[in-house]
Amino acid sequence: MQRTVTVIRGIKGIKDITPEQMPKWSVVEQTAHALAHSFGFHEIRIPVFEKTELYVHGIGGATDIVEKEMYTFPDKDGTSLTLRPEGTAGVVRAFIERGLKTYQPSRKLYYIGPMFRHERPQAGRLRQFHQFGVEFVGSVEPSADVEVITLLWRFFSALRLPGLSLELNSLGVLMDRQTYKKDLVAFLKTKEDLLCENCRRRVDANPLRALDCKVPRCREATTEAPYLTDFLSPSSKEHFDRVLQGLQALAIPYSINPRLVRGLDYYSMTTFEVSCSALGAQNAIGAGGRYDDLFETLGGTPTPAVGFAIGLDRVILALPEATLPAREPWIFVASFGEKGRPAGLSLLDSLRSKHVKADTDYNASTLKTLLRSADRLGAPYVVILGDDEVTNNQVILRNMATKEQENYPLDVASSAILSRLRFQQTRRNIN
RNA sequence: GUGGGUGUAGCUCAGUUGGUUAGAGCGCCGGAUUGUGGAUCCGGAGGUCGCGGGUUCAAUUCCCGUCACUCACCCCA
Repeated sequence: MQRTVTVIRGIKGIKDITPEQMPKWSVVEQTAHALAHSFGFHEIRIPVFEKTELYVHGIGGATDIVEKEMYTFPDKDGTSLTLRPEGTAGVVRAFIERGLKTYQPSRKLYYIGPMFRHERPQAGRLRQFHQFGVEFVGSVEPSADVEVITLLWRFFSALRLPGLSLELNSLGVLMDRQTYKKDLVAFLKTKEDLLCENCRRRVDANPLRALDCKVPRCREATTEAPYLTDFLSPSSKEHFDRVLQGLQALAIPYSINPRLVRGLDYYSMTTFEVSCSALGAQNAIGAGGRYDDLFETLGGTPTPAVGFAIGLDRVILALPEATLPAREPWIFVASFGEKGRPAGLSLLDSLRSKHVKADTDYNASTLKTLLRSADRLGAPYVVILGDDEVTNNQVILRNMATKEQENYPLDVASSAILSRLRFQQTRRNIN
């Protein structure tokens, strides 16, 4: 018989998170939840797909994301739908749809979930990736910017990520950018023959991006380009200064990068990005900024807001082993024989009902194979329960590391084991 | 979308100027040890050499194509 069915593989750039990787994800997600809560943010779960127009209008039609990276498909009735490439547009849509006023307590929202972009995969870049993002809605105060950036920074600190740096810039308000753009374009035109092909196109399409180009010759050509920060209106400038002061007061280290330009159209005023030197080329690990015009763009009443998004897959890549918590103790039940087996099954159930993690291996039937299973599963304790034990109304509790064994009466075994584990636990905590 | 690298056992990789039954380590299964795991020793199973075509008496090896994985560019988290 020849096997003709081909194995169905997963989709390119879309990965499983295996049980081995889950402890890291749990730590990261729990940290996100706990920290967001402590800052007064409320979780929101928005759909993973929306009408395509939401992203086109929200993110900007000329951005790479909208132009070539979206998973877009027609619904049965022809409506164009898109898997969300980022979270902010969806949150803002939900916010507007529900009405800001009746949504009072949740002016500070956060989300965790998968995003989708059709890019060529590489280290730290997937087609389905995961973001933790927050949106602080309804405040123009620089303190709101500071709070969001603080949360961003504290999140990475809590996870002890190495090699972090925070960069800030201010894009000013639309007016500032318009006057600046004129100057910048004029400057770029004088250097046009020095720029790369890409940047030459950018001069007209999106001149700000030319400053962000990584081609060395372009960097050189634009070293004397006018700085956007010099074109900020007095109020924009003051806002930025107060953000910087706020960060200094909280001892959050940053540097100002006048070339920092975000890839989404909706940003204004403060923008920021955290990169991690422990990663490869894709080292932007979290970024965000203010987007005071987005609500209006999406048909809502003008509402200021500031937020960030963190790439959790990249966080996982940079996460040091030391951040993982100690494993909880648990019991492997090694029961065998005609009488031992059923006694073991009820002991398993009894332990579990007392919230003691307990497991066994139904495929192993001899003490030898059971112990080997326990060893492979990394069980710290094994309960040995054979026919002899049942006859004598006892169980053996074996410490796998020390090989010490203790006997307990079978009929009270689960509670005896529970208190034994508690004793071990508290002793460990004291030490 | 563009470029580079790599596809040989479950995993990490060797592989002879192209030549008979393609190897190692780790892992897995069994035994030494029929109520005590890890260690040691002994034995065993497991491979369309990514796929398709070409050159050749002969291809894992050379050529072409293709697919997959991967890194980088672009861009982004």
